[in-house]
Amino acid sequence: MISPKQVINELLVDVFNHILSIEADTLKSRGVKLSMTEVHVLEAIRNSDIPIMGNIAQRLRVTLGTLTTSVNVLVRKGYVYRFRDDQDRRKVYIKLNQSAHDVLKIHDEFHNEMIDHVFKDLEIEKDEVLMKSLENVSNYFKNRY
Amino acid sequence: MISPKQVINELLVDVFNHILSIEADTLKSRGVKLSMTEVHVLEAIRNSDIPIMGNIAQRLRVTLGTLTTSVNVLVRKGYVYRFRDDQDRRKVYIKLNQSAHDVLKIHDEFHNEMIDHVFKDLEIEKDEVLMKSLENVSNYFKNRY
DNA sequence: CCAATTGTTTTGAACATCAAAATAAAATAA
DNA sequence: TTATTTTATTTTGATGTTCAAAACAATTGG
Repeated sequence: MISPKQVINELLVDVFNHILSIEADTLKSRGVKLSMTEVHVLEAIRNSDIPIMGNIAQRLRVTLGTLTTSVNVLVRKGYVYRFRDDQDRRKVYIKLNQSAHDVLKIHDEFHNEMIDHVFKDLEIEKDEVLMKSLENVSNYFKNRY
Repeated sequence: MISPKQVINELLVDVFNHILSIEADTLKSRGVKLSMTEVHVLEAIRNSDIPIMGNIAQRLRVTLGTLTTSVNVLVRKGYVYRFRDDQDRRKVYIKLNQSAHDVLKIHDEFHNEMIDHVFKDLEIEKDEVLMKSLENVSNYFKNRY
């Protein structure tokens, strides 16, 4: 007999293991030539309040060296560009070009579709419980840092 | 104003993005010398009903070539061993050694701890809603294949 | 101005991954 | 039974991802 805890764990693990490959398939089928890593770099740039290298690397949980190589490729491919802060010339800002925004739009649509499907059959009044659950998940991970 | 849908998406994305690095830290702090990829290969071997190369690769969603190189390393490190099926000599079975089971025990403990924390503050009678939600997530991904 | 701090890039190496070609055994068709 | 096709896996060659440590560069605090 399998416990509810085991069921939940397996579901979570399955989702964690599969979501990236499905996301990759979705982007490929829509003609996006970037890897998931590259798309996630673009996403992190967009979602950073102050999109300098250090902030973006921290958000992605990779070293700055790793991010530098990623950004080099994205600059070469024309998705982003760098510029230095005039006040503090150590800081390098990364900005998205239109092509990056186009890719992120497709990425966003994937996530919207995903969430819509997930919640299609759930009654609205129960969402509060789910939100609480997800908050617990999120807090658990935050507290481990 | 941010919508509940956006909140949920961000939480999910955060969890997906962070869980692997936390898992890696946990294993490292417990003295495990394997990468997360290698641990997940061990997990896929253990969880395959018939642990032959093709089944394991499918479960991991990687090509057979990728799996072959992973298994080569795991054999060299002494975590698994190969043997051919006597009936159908095309088939290669992968079996775990004790050291692999030891690593997976640590891995399992991480997941158990994670689930425990997540559900610590949730009342039992609401679990049904969460289970339904997770089932929806899982079904959504299954139906896309 | 000197030392310490902060921010980033470069370098060198290892790991992860794929597509396509090669190998090998089993199943099927002629 | 031999030839062909299908199934299962490995090898090969290339690219992508990542890190730690060293190097570089600008700012800040005594």
